[in-house]
Amino acid sequence: MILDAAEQLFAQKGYEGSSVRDICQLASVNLAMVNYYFGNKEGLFEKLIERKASFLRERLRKLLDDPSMSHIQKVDAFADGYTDRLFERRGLTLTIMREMSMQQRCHFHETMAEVFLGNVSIMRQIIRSGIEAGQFRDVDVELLIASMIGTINQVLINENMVRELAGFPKDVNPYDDEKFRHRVKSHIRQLLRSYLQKL
Amino acid sequence: MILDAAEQLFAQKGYEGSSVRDICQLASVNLAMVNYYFGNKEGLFEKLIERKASFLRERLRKLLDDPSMSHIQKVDAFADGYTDRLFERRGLTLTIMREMSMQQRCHFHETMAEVFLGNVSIMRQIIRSGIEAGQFRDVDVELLIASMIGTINQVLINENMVRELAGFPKDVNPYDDEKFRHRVKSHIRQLLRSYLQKL
DNA sequence: GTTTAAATTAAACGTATGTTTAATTTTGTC
DNA sequence: GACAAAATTAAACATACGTTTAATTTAAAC
Repeated sequence: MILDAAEQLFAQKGYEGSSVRDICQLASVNLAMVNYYFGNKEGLFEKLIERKASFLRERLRKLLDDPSMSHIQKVDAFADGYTDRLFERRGLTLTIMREMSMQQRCHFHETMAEVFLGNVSIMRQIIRSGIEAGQFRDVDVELLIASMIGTINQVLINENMVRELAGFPKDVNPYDDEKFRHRVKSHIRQLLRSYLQKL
Repeated sequence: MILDAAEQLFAQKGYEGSSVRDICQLASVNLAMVNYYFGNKEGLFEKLIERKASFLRERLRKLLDDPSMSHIQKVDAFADGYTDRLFERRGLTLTIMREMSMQQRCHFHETMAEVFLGNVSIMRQIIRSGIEAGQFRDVDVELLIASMIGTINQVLINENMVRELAGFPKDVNPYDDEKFRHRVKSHIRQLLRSYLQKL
C-alpha cells in the first residue's frame, strides 16, 4: 500500500526528505504509480491527511452528549482517547505537526486545520460546559487544550529524550510500552484535574 | 549574514526545503560561500545550533543558587524566561523541533539534545528541591517539564490557530503581541502552580 | 609597488528529484 | 477468444540540488 509506505517514510525523513522513488520502492510498486493514482506527490500527502481525519472525532463527539458521565470524567476520557490516538499514529502526528509549523505548502494547512480544529472544538465544549455548570474554575480554555496536546506532542517528538528520562534501553520503542503510555495519561489527567477543579 | 538568512529560511521552509542557493541569495553572497565557510550545508546547520546554545542557560542557572527566591518563584522565573526565549527565537525553535522529530540527519541530535537537556536539568533541579523542601507535591517532574515546553511549542507551531483562537487579524504577528505573550506566560504559571502546590 | 594570502566570483559537475511518455501486461465483459 | 479499459512497466525528460573548480578580485604585509 502506497499510503502506508508514504506515512512511514514521511514520519522518518520528512516530506521533502522522502522521495517518490523511496516510497514506491518501500511499497513495491512502480515509480509512476504515485502520479497515476494521486496526480502528484502533494496529492499523495493530502490523501494521507484525509485518511487520518474522521476516525477519532466520531468517538469523541459521543462524549459530549453522554449524560452518564460527569464533566471531569469527560475531560479524562477525552484526554485518554486523544493520547491513545496520537501514540498509535505517532508518525503521522509528527508529520502533520512539522507541516503545520512551516510556511511551505500552505494549502495543506486548511485540510490539517480542519481535522485539528474539529477535535479542539469538542474539547472546548466539554470544558466550557463544565465551567458553566460551576464545576470547573474559569480557566483559559484554549491554552489548556494547547497544554494537553502540547504535552503529548512533546513526548512524541523526542524519542531519545523519552528513552533517557524514562530509562528505556536503545532497542525498545517506548511508545509501545503500556506502562509508559499509562504514565503519560495519568500525568495529563492529574495536570488537567488540578488545574480545572476548584480548590 | 549567511547564518541569519539560513535561520530565517529553515524556519519558513524547513532544512530540505531551503536550498543553498536560496540562502545565499537572501544573504546576498555567492553560492560558493556556504561551502567555503561551513564546509557544506550540514556544517551551516550545526553552526546555527551552536550559536543558539549557551545564551539562556547561564541566566537560568543563576536561579538555582539564588537564596532570595522561594521555590515557586524560581519555577515562575524559569517558565517566564523560557517562554520569552522561545517566543523571541520562534523560527529556530521550530527548526530544531522538526529536526529532533526526524530520523534523518541523526548526528544533529547530539548537539541539539545537549542544548536541550542542559536547560531541562536546571528546571528539574528547581522542582526537585521544591519537592524535597516539602513545598511541592511529589509530581512526575520529567513530564511536568514536557508539559511546560510542550505548551509553548504548541503555541509556536500553529500561527493560524493562534490567530483564530486569540482573535488576531491576518496581518499581525501574534508572537510579537505583548498581551498574548503575557497570556501564555500567566497560563503556564497557573498551570504549574496548581499542579505543584499542595492542597 | 610588489607579493602573498584570503575572499569572492561565474561556471560547470554529477546526481537526485518529480513528472511524463509510450509501450506492455493484466483484468474484466460480452 | 476478442475486445476495451485499467493497471503496470521501463525509459526518458526537464529541472533543481549540493558541491567543486579554476579564475578573478580584494586586502594586507613588507
